[in-house]
Amino acid sequence: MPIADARTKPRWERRKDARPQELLAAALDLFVERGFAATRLDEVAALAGVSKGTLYLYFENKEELFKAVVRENMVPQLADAEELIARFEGHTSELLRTCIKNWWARIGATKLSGISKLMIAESGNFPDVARFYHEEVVSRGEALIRRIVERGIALDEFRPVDPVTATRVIIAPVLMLMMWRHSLHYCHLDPIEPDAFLDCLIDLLTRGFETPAPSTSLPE
Amino acid sequence: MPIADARTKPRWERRKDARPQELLAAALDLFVERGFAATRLDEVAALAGVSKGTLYLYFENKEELFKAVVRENMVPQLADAEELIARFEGHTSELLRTCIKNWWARIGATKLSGISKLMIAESGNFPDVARFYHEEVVSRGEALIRRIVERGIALDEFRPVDPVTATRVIIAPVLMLMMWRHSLHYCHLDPIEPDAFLDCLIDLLTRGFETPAPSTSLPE
Amino acid sequence: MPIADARTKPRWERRKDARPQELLAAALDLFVERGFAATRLDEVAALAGVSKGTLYLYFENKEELFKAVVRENMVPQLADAEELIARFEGHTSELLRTCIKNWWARIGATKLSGISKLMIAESGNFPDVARFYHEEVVSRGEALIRRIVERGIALDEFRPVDPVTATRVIIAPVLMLMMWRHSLHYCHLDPIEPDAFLDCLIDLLTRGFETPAPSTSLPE
Amino acid sequence: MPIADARTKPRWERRKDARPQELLAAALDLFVERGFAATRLDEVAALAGVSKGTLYLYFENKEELFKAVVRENMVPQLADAEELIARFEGHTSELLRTCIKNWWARIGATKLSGISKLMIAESGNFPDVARFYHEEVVSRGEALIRRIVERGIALDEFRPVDPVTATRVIIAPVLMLMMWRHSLHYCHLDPIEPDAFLDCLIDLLTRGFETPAPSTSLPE
DNA sequence: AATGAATGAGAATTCATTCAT
DNA sequence: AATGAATGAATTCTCATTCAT
Repeated sequence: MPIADARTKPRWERRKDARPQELLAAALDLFVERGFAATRLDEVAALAGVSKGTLYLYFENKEELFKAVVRENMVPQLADAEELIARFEGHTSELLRTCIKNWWARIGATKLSGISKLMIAESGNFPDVARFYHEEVVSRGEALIRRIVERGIALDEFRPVDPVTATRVIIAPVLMLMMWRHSLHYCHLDPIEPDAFLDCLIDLLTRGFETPAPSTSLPE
Repeated sequence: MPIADARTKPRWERRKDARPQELLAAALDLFVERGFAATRLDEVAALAGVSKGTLYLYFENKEELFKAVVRENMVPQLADAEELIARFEGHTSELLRTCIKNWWARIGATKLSGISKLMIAESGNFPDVARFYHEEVVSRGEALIRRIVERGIALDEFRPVDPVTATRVIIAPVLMLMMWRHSLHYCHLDPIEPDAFLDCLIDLLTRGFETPAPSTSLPE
Repeated sequence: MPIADARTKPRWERRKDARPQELLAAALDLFVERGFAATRLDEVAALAGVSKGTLYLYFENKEELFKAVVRENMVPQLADAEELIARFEGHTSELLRTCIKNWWARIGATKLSGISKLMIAESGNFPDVARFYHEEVVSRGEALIRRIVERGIALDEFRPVDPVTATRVIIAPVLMLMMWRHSLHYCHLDPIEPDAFLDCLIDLLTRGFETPAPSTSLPE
Repeated sequence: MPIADARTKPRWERRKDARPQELLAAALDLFVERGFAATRLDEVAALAGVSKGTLYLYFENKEELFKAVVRENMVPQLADAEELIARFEGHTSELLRTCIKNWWARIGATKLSGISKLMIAESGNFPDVARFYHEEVVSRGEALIRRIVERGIALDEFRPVDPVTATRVIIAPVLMLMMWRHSLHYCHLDPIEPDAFLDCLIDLLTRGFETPAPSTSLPE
């Protein structure tokens, strides 16, 4: 665990504006890796290159830091996706592929994916944060995908399926892929290739949702 | 100090053998709900109906308890599945369906599903347990499913896909469903129905893997 | 500050019943001498001959310990005094003398006098304890003395004075004497002699409250 | 960075000299209300309207601030009283009344009364300040009152009493009245009226010290 | 085997003090 | 002179672990 003591700087440095972000980034890393309880604030501070006390200038206590980590890293991406869906023209399979790929590029492949792991691991300990997360992220995210499924069905590009359930079946493997990224023990032998995984998934979804070729019965 | 041969004890006192199991069960519940660090041994003992000291008669320390929890709850189911696959006759889609359903019935729907969440959450803190878990469970589990996929391809019942990747795409949603069971915040509105989820998933996999209908080219 | 490490005992000793009292006694000493904030729980524990952690088996936190110290040491003495007043027969001056002497013997001269100093010093920091103390001790104590004054007036043994104010004038010097006992810096030269102080006070009160000799002016 | 000669500053900026006084006043308020340890320098600075750092321009550290608070608020009044006593002509009871009333008007009713409470509360933590305070204030104050008592006895206006003890009996209730002013919890119902208290006290002292009417035995 | 009082190392949190600006 | 961000020593509080009974 290399603690970045990148300081040949003066004993301290005045940079009130950058600090919170640096601390949040450090906290995200450690919370994701170790969980809430096992993360020591000393380490967060050290990783951010400040002293323990400094942390308390910006966050009232450990729990507030945790909440801030969740809060700060969540919202922005959803709006873009919502817009994309609204504007998209083309086959719904294509839309689904684009969305999944975007999701991965913008969240799954970044540190933000850690938040998901964090919420799965800690939701039992922080019911209010969990509720908040569910409302602001999970619900909106599900609605997003559900709209795609509904569009597919409406345009007769997808078989008629239960959109709520189908949505979750779509989401689950992507989420799981995000979680795996933070379960390092998997890296041995045969590491998971996100792109291969997603291509396979998308392929599966495309075929699985496509309307049965009507031509088969036509010839007669 | 009454000297008592254990075999002469009345029935209600022969808890000796049951104790470790009760403790492991209690520990599983709490570790899954709260994580390793946030679980207090007081509570584990209380939930098992014994005193804190008693715990140390059976487990050297907290970490050993954790390892025991993982160890005790993993192995047994895999052998059955391995045998099922070896013996199965019929369409591979049917085999896949059976296996997934069994998996859910025997693991996903039980407390054992908590182990998966636990390993995802704590693998960073217990690399050796993670490695052990990976070897004993993950690898064997993946191999199991992979054999099905390979069988499907070999029998020309499945499209030719990369078995390793396809395996993970199959596993991921089931695992995620297991995790969700332990993230209570989901329970609001619209709870996830495991059976509907799995049926939808199996349907998708069946269609997604099925060999392209050769009939389409027949008419000529 | 000799910390009584009177332990040639085993590493610890099981005596659940005595512990709270020992801890309260130690806490009283230190709170009185240093005040709430300046008292360290380590020291309280050390003075009671136990470890820091043991304190928390009996008191939830520092503030609860403080409250317990105040609560435990106050109430019992008042009941006795109330009864004495009710039964007393004789001149009210004599009753007043007896009460003051008793007060000193049972409280002023003991460790309990420290509570008064404590409440004066800390009432600003613990409004709720202050309120509690006021209701349970101050009010009852004032009522006690006031009843004496009223009796004196009723029996024409005391001049008619405002009982409420007179009561406080009686109480104040005794309280102050109690406070001085805990302001060690006074001990230099000329230490205060509680008995001489109280005798002088009682003498003063006796003469000051006595009904003016009516005979002097009558003869003419 | 505008370079400004302090002497060219507009009137409202020449706070330089006032600063220490403002800080001392703020510190007095908080030390009295909360005690030394529970007073945070942040709050002192905030109450004085400056930043924490500024405090250190005027006082080396918290303890020096405390000492300065005590030092600055003690001395001045005693000289006047000493002179008053030297010059006074009239009955000693009158002198005593005047002195007590002055004492209250000039000290008891002002913030200075807080110093007494502070010294009672903190003398254990600051033995040297206590000694200093004792020598400069307590001793001189006692001497002052003692001189009155001695004058009364010498002029045959007071009964012969032990002047040292009598002095303390006089002082104690006034001091206690000062302390009560800073123990807010008393304010409920029935607040103490300083003037009524002092009148009652003075009345008591006057009668209590007066020489027994020699006339009683004269009638013949 | 079981208990639970006692321990003490370790983590969170506070706040007097410093010092670059 | 004034500021206030940064520091870290000191203190409260927690909880895994021990061990006499």
